[in-house]
Amino acid sequence: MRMSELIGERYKEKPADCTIESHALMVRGGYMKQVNTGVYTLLPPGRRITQKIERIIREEMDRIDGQEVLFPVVLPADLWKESGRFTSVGKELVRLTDRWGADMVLGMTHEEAAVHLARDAAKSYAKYPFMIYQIQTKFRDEPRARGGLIRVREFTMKDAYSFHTSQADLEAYYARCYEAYERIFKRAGCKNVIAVLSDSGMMGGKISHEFMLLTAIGEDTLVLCDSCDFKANLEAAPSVVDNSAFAETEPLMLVPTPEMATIEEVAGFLHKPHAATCKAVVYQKNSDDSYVIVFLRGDLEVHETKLRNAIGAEIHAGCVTPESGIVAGFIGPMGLDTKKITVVFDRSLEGIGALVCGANKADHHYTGFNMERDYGKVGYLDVARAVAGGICPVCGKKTLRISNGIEVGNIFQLGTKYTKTMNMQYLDENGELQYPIMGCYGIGVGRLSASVCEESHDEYGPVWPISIAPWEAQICVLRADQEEPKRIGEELYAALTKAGVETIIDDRPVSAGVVFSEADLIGAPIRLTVSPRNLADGMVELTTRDKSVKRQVPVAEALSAVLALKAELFQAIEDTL
RNA sequence: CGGGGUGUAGCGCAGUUUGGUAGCGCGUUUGGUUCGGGACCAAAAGGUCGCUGGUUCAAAUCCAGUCACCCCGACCA
Repeated sequence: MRMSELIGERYKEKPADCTIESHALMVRGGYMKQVNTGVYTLLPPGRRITQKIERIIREEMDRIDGQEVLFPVVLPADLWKESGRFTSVGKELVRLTDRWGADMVLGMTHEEAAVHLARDAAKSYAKYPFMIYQIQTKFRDEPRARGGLIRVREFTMKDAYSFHTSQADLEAYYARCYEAYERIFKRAGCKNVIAVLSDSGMMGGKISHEFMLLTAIGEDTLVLCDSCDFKANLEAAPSVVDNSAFAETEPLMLVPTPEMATIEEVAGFLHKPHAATCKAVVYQKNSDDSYVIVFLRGDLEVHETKLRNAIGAEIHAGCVTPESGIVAGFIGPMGLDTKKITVVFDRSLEGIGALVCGANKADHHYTGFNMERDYGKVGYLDVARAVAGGICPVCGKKTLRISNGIEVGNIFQLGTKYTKTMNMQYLDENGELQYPIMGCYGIGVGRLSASVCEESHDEYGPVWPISIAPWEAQICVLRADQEEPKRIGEELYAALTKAGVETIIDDRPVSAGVVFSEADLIGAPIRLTVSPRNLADGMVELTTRDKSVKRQVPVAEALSAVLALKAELFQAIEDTL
C-alpha cells in the first residue's frame, strides 16, 4: 500500500468527541469514521486489523473442531418467540415488520438460529458433540454507546454454539474453549486479559466466564484476590463478612433517635460501629411497583444485579410514599407488613448478636436487636457488593482487590434453556429422546482491536502487535522528491512485498515531521527510514514502533534484516502461548 | 429514560450577550523556497451557520418547535 493512495485522512488534532485514547487515536489515524451513535465505518487500516483478528479467531475455533457457518442478520420473530426472548428482551432487540406484516428481529445473538439449524442436523447421538460458529455483524440498540469501538450498537462478533449429550462433555469442551480463548488474546497481542467468573444474566445457564482486559477505562468492575486464583465480576462475586467480633448479645431496647435517618447519624449517636447496624434499602418491582426492602450490614452496599438475580424480578430504586406505611429512615425488620413487602436479608447480618435497626416508627431505633431471638429464623441471601480489602470467598484471606476491565470475550455453559424451549431433541443409544446441553462463546472483534490499542499505545499513536498490525512494515521515504531515496524506497517496497512482508510505503514528498508522525499513527511495528543522510553511507535505518530497536543497516541487507525482525516479533508472540 | 452540554468549511474553533456583507487555525488545490519529528511565502477552492416556523426593513445572532451528536447516570447478552 502507498500512503499517497490510502483512503482516509490522518488528523493532527484530537477529535472533540473522543474521551478515551484508543478512540482518539483510531479516529486520528484514519481507522474509522462515525456514521451514527455507536455505528462506525472501518477504513482500510481498521478493517485490516479486524480481518487479522478474525483470521486468528478462525484458526483457533477450527483447532477446537469448530465448523464455521453464517446465520442471517434478519431473523423471523417466530424463532425468538419459541425461546421466549421476543418478549423478554428489552429495546436492545430491534424488532421490525416486513411488507406482509410479519415480525422480524435483527440478530443480536444467535442461540435461536443455532438451534434452528442444529435441531434438524443432529437428531442422532452419533453427531455429538459439535460446535458451530460464525463471525458476523450484530446489532444491539444499546441504551448508550460510548468509547469508540468499546461499546457500539453495530459490531462484528464471533459467536459459537456447542451441543453435548452430557454435562461432563460440555464441561470438557468448555475447558478447551477456555484455552482457545487464552490463545486468541495472546496471539492478538493483548497481554492483560484474565478470565473472571461472571453472572450469566439473561443468557441463562450457570457457569460462565468473561475474559477481561484489565484497564482503568474498563466499564466492568472486577474483584480479584491477591492470595489465590479467585477472580470474578463484581456482580458474580460473593460478599463474605466475618461477624465474630459482633457475636455478643444485648437486651432489645427501643431508643429515641430524633431526626437521625442515616447510618452515620445513628451509629455516631449510639456509639456503635457501622457494621453493627442494620441498614434498609428500598426498591420497587418493575412489574407492580410493590416494595422490596433489603436489610444488610450498615457498612455495606446493595449490588442491584445480585438482588435481581436473588429475587428473580426486575427492580428499580424505591420511592417511599406516605400511604406505603414505610417510615423512611427508620425502617427495621420488626413490624413490616411482609404480605405487601418483599423482605430480603443479606447474609452479612448473619451472626450479629446485637444490631441497631429501625423501629418502623419515626425518630426511633432498636438496639440489641437479635435476628433469631427477636424476629425468627430467616433465609439469608447474598445481595451485597464485595469490597476492596474484603474476605476472599475461596481462600478466606482479606486480600480482595477491585479493578476495572473491558469484556473482550465470554463463555457460557448454557444448559438446556434453548434446546428445551425450542424443542431440540436427539435419540440416545437407548432410543430415548434427550435434550442436548449447550454452551455458547462470544468475542467482540472490534472491541478487541480497540482494547489492544488501549493497552498498547504511546502519545503519538498505537503500537500494534505484529500479529494484528494493519501493516507489518512501513517504509518512510524522506525527500521522496529526490531520485535516489525515492528509487531505493521503491526497490525496498517491491522486495519486501515480494518476500511476503505486508508493507506500506510513504512515498509522498512531504516533510519528515509529517512522514514520522503519520507513521506513528499507522503503528506498523517495523519501520525502514530511507533518507539522503543515511544513503550517503549506503545505509537505511531500521526501527521498531516501540523504540526497542534502532540501527543502521546496509541497503543490500535491509530485506533480510526486516525478515529476521519480523520472524523475531512473531516468535515473541508464539513464546507467550 | 433523568441530568448537563454542543450543532458555523473535511478537522479544531471564534462570532450569538448588544440583529447589519460568515471568520480564524489546520487540512485541500496551484506556483515558488525549504527538508530527519506535523516548514515558509503567495494565490485559490470549499459553508442554504442542524432543520422548520415566527418576530424584524434585516436573523448564525432574538422567540417557539424539532432533529442529531457528546458527557454523567439509569441500563447492558
